[in-house]
Amino acid sequence: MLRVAVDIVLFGYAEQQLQLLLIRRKYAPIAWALPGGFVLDEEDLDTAVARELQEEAGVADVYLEQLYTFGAVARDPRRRVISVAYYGLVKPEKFTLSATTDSAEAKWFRFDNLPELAFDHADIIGVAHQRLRAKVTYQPVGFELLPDKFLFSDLQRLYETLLGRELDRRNFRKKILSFSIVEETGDKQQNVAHRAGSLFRFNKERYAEMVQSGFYFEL
Amino acid sequence: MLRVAVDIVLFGYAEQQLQLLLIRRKYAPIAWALPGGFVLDEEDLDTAVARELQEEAGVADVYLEQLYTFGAVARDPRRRVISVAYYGLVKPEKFTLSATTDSAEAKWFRFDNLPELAFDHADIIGVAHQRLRAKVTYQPVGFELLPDKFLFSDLQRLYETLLGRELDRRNFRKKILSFSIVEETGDKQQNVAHRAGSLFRFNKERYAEMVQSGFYFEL
DNA sequence: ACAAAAGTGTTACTTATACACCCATGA
DNA sequence: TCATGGGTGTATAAGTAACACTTTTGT
Repeated sequence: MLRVAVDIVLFGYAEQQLQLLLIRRKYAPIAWALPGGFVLDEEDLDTAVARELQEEAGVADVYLEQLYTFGAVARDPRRRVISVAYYGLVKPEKFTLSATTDSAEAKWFRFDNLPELAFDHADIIGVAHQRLRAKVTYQPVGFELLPDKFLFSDLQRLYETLLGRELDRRNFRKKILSFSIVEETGDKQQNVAHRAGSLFRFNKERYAEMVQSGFYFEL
Repeated sequence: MLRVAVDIVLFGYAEQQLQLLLIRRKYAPIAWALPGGFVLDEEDLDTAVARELQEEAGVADVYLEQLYTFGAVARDPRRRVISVAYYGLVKPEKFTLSATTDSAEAKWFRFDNLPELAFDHADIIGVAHQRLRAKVTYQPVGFELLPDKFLFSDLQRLYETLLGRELDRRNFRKKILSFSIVEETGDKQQNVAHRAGSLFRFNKERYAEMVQSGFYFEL
């Protein structure tokens, strides 16, 4: 009998690297996998996603978007499962991961160093990564990934990581400032063996506008 | 019990208007609806889409992309159905519609004059239309919608229809020609009460490259 | 004094926009 | 000859891309 599941690709950014949340499955196949699980008969897809993320990793209150639905007959060799995949961006430091119902463990992995994955989860992650890279060029991304206060160079490194190429410091600063989505907090970096950088924050109102209206970022 | 369906939003372009394919349902609720139906237990999503399009409208060999998965509990009031929606673009004159298994009738409607629709199909169409409009700005669209030979003004009218605003004739021509995706056939329009326009065709190879690499069209 | 990252402007080039007149044809 | 849509170029504005030196701070 055909069943429907959700799977969640949750990206984080820490140690200047893109990170991905995975869980260790308790039941066969015992392997690392995306958090997710079956959709209940009387539950919306969004609800199922939130519930599974809570149950399997102890993560709540995350903004997720639907990614794609994976429905190949053989994607789960045991029985037919159609999976609706979601993806989202978070600041890993905001969450304390906890293993619970169906997972032995939940853990952040560096995106460039993922373990073997169950089912077709590697494919799902590939699609999510592609989507994230596309999103970066037409919507501001960062608010969800960076801490409240950050250096301009942090933001630039994030973009460089996501886009996979280097950006010119002056042009990057000009472009971002021209959108008025970040503003100086007035604070500076402390105890560094070089000139202290200014700490910035996102302007939430402006940021929300930009997310809505689109953006066209190409550096 | 939870079931999975596919629904197909098929756009056409005829009489200088955007068109949409709908079917008249044979069973309750008797109403106009998107072609689509349940996914069989041993059938990929793509296969289900192709089968339903053939069964309900007699349409085959169409390129479709997955749009979004609609999973609200109450979207079908009778039982839980999660629907994976697809959308595509075709030239209506290439198909002869036929009613078959589950549909009393299949018919093209002008997009700006759609009937009442079953279930949440109006929502699905809304999402598809939004997606189509977005696609137009970053990928060439037209090959799928226009006949083999067409006037430059046909192409412009198509874009104007899709984007919902007027475009400058000279700038439009310059831009499109700069991509080398269309070329002159050498033929001209016949029997018109004004200067005959040149007929163009798409350069398929170049077009395929453009679809791949992206495009950024903004007039 | 040196190492390390922060901060800052200008110029050249490319791309987008705005705009108006003549041409060919059939009725 | 008139009505209709086809065809064409240029000037200006805006945006993007390339590029290097000085500042601050801790060791």
